[in-house]
Amino acid sequence: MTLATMPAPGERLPIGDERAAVSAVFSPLYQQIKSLLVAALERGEWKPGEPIPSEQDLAARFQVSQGTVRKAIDDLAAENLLVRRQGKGTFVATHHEPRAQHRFLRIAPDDGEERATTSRFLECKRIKAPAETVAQLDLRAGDAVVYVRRLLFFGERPVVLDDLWLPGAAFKGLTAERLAEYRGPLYGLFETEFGTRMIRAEERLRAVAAVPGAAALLNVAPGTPLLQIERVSYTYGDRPVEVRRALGATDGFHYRNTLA
Amino acid sequence: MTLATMPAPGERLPIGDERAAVSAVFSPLYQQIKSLLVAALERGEWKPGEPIPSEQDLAARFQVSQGTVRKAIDDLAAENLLVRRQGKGTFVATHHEPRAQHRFLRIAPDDGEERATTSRFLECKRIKAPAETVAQLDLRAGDAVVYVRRLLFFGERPVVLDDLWLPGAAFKGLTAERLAEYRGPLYGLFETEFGTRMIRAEERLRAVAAVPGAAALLNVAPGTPLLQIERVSYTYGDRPVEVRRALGATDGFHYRNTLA
DNA sequence: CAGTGGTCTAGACCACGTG
DNA sequence: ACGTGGTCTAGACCACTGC
Repeated sequence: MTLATMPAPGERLPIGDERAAVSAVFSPLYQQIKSLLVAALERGEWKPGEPIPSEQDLAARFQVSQGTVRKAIDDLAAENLLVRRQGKGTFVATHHEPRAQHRFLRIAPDDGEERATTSRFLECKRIKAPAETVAQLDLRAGDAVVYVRRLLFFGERPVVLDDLWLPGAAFKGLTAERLAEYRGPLYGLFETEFGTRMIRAEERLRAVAAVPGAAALLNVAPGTPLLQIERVSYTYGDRPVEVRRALGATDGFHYRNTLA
Repeated sequence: MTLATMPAPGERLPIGDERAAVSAVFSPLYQQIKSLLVAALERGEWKPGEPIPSEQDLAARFQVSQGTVRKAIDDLAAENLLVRRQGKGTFVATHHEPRAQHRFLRIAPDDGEERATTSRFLECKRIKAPAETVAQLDLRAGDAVVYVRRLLFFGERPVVLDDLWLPGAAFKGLTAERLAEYRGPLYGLFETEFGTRMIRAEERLRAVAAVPGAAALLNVAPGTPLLQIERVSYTYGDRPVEVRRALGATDGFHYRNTLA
């Protein structure tokens, strides 16, 4: 029986009580199961890329029918926290997949050609969080943040200049060396090395004139219109974990979006 | 029995054959039901804002279980073609709801205050479709399109200059007078008066410098960076029904987007 | 072949809106 | 009280994956 073999780590209560502990809250069963699954994801019971237990096992663990577990997982798959693979199982979503990158990197070349993107990191330092960032990241005045500046290339062409502010506590070991060595998407690094999984972001886009510094890096004339993207990223429980400001050159490139 | 009372208009076959007609195609039952529902929506069997038959009635009509109909409707609700309302029924989505407007008007004031938006129509004429538009709207060379130019105000402030190209055939009676009289979202007009329901759009965003004409209308200096939004809208079956190019002033306003 | 998610069914009961 | 969608269950069978 899988029941006895799968106690939730950190849960001292027998299985039956894992459910009893939340069933006092009035809400549909499958939503309670959803919360339990998110909590398990959050505490790292299953790591990004790994499979979660089968629907049958989870049904046994939570003492509900398989159909109820299925509905909970359906929701989480729709929210991109989990990925179903027929015949194989259900997996924790990860940023180390082309699929996730496509969702969060919205700048693309006009001709639609796939181009290799590479990062050049220009700066990485710990600073006292600016007042605005304190508010956006739910920090306390005086808290530290890690500030990163990077230039994103499509092929040989510099296209996006990113400035990032990350909570100092969660990103303690993030250094310029670490960034320079790393290959792959930044969110993949955050997820693997810092246990911080970004799942959602809110953006505000504007057109702005290039200031001299940015213009030089992006290889455009000062004053050139650039696409400015202000992003706040969130992890489980809608906790903000990153503030990012991007400046993108949009001659030959564009920001793609689907309204549905 | 509702079976006999609900023949699909335009379907001469008895009910059983409505399903048999498609069941030759191999695909899950609920997807076939989905297609049948979309086809019914497309031919206007139920109009925007109206309720569709209950799940029980549809199950009887298509000779499947209620659970299968439910799954088909779940999908269509997720795609925003239908709207479920507990206790009341399931309704055909319409652009005459604040909800739909929020989905397709992504420019918003920075302070988050709700502001009344009004349109001023500057132009409306039939022209021969430009070559690019021919391709985007799947027309034939020489086909006519209706060209519309309008200025969108937030309160007293002109914020977005829109240029629209619509297929001439479907929008035959669209005139400047018609537009001037109308109150409400453009897509609402298209849906109600021209039987063309927009359900999805693809956009490409860029930063561009304001040309003198646009600058004057938007009350900014020539050369000011503007947000340019190129949109192609689609109706049922992914048929393109509108090309739109917007130029937005982004001082005090922004384009909001959620990545999830 | 066994195990996984995917589909389909049938039936019970609940929550909500309306008369 | 009735009809709607919403939840939950139980069980059967299918489709895909990997051993």
